[in-house]
Amino acid sequence: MKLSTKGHYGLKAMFDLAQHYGTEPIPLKNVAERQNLPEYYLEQIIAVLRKAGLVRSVRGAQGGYILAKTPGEIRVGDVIRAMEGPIAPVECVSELDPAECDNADFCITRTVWARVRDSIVDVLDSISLGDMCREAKNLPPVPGKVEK
Amino acid sequence: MKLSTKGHYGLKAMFDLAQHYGTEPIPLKNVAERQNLPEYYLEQIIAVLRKAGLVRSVRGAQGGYILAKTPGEIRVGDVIRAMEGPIAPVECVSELDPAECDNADFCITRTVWARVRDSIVDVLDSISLGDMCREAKNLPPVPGKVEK
DNA sequence: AATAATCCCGAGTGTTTTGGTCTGAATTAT
DNA sequence: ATAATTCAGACCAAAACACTCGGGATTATT
Repeated sequence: MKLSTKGHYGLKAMFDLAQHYGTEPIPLKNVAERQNLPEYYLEQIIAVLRKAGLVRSVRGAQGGYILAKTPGEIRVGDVIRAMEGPIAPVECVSELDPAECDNADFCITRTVWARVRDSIVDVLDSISLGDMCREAKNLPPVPGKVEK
Repeated sequence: MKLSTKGHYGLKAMFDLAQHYGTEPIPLKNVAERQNLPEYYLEQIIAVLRKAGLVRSVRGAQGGYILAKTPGEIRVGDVIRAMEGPIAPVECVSELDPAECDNADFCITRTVWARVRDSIVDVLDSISLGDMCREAKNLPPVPGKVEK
């Protein structure tokens, strides 16, 4: 039941972009530093996000990435689906192409997984990047880390 | 966000045993046939379940496996935890040993994953094998394939 | 025009996980 | 004794994972 780093890092990156939404394009290097992600790897990840239409890129010096929509319009689920494909704990209850269960038990197990899938989807689609930014502001000033 | 076949098959096997609870020990071969699972592989899987104390084995001819508790006392979550380890979409929100997030953002992303984890746990722990058996009985006798 | 900062694309790579198979031994009902 | 089982473990191929890297294209700045 693990997410791959793609989804994990992808969300971190999107969150970072959301926190800087409305300013200039953010170079990937900055995102990588702030979020503590391997830069070269992040390049691959952002490419997927771009192809999914979630971010726009600006090439050349002073270039970088910006969200393609407002933070409020991008749901966590959108990011995860882009990075990991349709949400599905098991193939046979995939959001899109539910691979057919071969004969056998008429899959009571399947209904279990469908419920799990739905509960995941509910959470992921109920949270936007905007929500995350808002929550970030309400966070108490973390100990061991001085603000400037 | 995928379950491995271990969890998937493991639950199918446990469900099969639940449906035969209260009779003689069920040989693995039967389970494999009914649930359409690779027999040798299933051997590995059931070994994990046994070590987790979820099934008991009876060796020798006419041997097999039986649930270690009543179907009503075994939750789906117990099976999945046995097969897949602590439930956690990402390490840093693992049910047991939450690996520490390295510095950086004070992980708003993390709170997202915690919510996902909780919603998964809620579902998995709210369903017992007994529930599944009950549901199985209410199911129409299923013809070849209907739907849509 | 030159430079430097960026994005872009795709190939390459070592490690781990997955999803099994198989052999052979131990146990036990018949 | 035989056959049906569980049990332990070795073995394996293929895929996925998590990167790394090289080289090109684009563009702001000087």
